[in-house]
Amino acid sequence: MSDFFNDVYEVVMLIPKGRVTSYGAIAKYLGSAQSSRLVGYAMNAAHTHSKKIPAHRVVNRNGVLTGKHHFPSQNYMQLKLEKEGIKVVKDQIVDFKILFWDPVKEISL
DNA sequence: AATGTGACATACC
DNA sequence: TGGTATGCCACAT
Repeated sequence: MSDFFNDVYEVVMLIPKGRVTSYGAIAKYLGSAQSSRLVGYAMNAAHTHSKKIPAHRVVNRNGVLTGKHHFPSQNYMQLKLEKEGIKVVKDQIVDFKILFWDPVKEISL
């Protein structure tokens, strides 16, 4: 349970449906705000794990679906988000800051 | 053990 | 406004 990746996956799986978060927020929650890249890296390795990681709910700080190229289909990410009620235009989440789910504020107890 | 890597974030030209 | 450069650090090879 001391795996950095495992923590990332756990947080990502805790993201409420219809909400999104950023790599940096997760990194910050894990105590490694400067390791936001590791979060993305974790997502990259997510498929190597057996767990289901809703990586489509994780975007960069701009609310842009930067990692959509890593999904089975480039449309998969946006499609999945829209299916949850999230509007995506030009690969960018609409009202991102409203839909933004900050684990630090939501989980941190 | 050492080097390379990256789905970010920030700073600078 | 946008492309380039650098920091960052755990994982992969």
